[in-house]
Amino acid sequence: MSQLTPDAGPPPRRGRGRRPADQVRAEILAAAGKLLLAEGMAGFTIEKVAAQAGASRMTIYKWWPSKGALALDGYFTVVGPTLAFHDTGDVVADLTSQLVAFVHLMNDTPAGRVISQLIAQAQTDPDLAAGYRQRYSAPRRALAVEAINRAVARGQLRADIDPESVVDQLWGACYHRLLIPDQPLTEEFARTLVDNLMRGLR
Amino acid sequence: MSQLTPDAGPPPRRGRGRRPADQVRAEILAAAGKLLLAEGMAGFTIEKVAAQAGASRMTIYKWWPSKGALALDGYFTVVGPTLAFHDTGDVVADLTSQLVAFVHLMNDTPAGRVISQLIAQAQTDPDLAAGYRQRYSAPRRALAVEAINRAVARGQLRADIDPESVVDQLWGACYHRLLIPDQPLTEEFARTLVDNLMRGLR
DNA sequence: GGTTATATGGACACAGCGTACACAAGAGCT
DNA sequence: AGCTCTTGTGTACGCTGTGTCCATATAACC
Repeated sequence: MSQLTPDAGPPPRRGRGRRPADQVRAEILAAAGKLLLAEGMAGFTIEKVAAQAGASRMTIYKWWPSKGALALDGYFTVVGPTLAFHDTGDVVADLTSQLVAFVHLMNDTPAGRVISQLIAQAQTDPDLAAGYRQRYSAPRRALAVEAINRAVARGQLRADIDPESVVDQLWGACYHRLLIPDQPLTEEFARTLVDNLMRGLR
Repeated sequence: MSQLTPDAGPPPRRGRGRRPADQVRAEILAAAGKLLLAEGMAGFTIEKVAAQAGASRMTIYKWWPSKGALALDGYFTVVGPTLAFHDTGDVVADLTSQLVAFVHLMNDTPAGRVISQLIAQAQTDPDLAAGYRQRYSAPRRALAVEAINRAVARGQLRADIDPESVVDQLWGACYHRLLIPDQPLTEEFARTLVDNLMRGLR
């Protein structure tokens, strides 16, 4: 059950009584993550998670306050935080590589679909919104802001810039193309974003 | 109970047979828009729309393929396109005023909530996604791109910039703060966005 | 006028949520 | 060991909303 193999044999049906709490919890989270990656938020239902984990719905309701909370927990148990900002001393290189990696994550892995649907769900689920900000977006923002501040300290960027706004103009622009795909989200786009800001438009 | 706004009297309950198609259609759209603004996508259900419009669900199912399509139509009948890009000859002023107006629309009217929830719904509703892009985001993008191109023609901006990417760095950044409110979406933020791009970060 | 198109009320099955209750079996204590 | 507490399990219920089907009544068209 701990494996992610595609077959993923449904856990053998147990009898009635109690099973070790940690084991059940782990199986539920694994099932939630797997289901999320496989079907996205659309097909993500408490009933399916319970069925795939071989657990009862009651158990899930007892531990997670909302569907969103379960989805978020499930996502992190499968994907993990995946943070870390390389610092080579060159802001442009660091921002670009980080942004390009982000674009690839969104385009070439199921993470993109899941993230966009988590954000979608968060629009009507305050619990999920809070959890998402606290556990995902805020830490990532903080890392980017730190990197920018280091560059300011090194004199590579103006001292009077607002780092937060820069984050929105880099990652926010990518999220925009992820969520409203009028235009494609490409590696070239990511590089252009950094270039636009660095050189200015004039 | 039956409604929140004093005007637009509750459609008097009709008898059984047929009513003028246009009239019913108009009442459904009005009810859909009103409900959307009042409760957001969360409380937006076919049943409620039908009840408020004094129509039957069957009628709605016959005319609109999905809930998203109805919501989009309802939104436009109430809000309207609201486009138009002033062209004063000064790019900075034009982009800034347009962006500031957008921020106010998102913050100070119900439109912000509705838009964010329409985008959310579009993540799992391909029909709605297509409609949203076609009828809302694409036209607005086009106007902004035109404005930027005019500025390039005037020599106010570099000729080798990618206008589309600029749009994402201005409006996309705002959408980012709208959808993932780690940081506030303020008028000052809007001005900073333009400034960052114009002056460059160095 | 007669005919056709279509809006209506009502019914149905179905899915998913959220809750309640009684029971069984692990966990931990004495 | 025995005992109790905790907690997962099966099952059942009511609720909301969806999507589809009728038969009927009436406007719109010829």
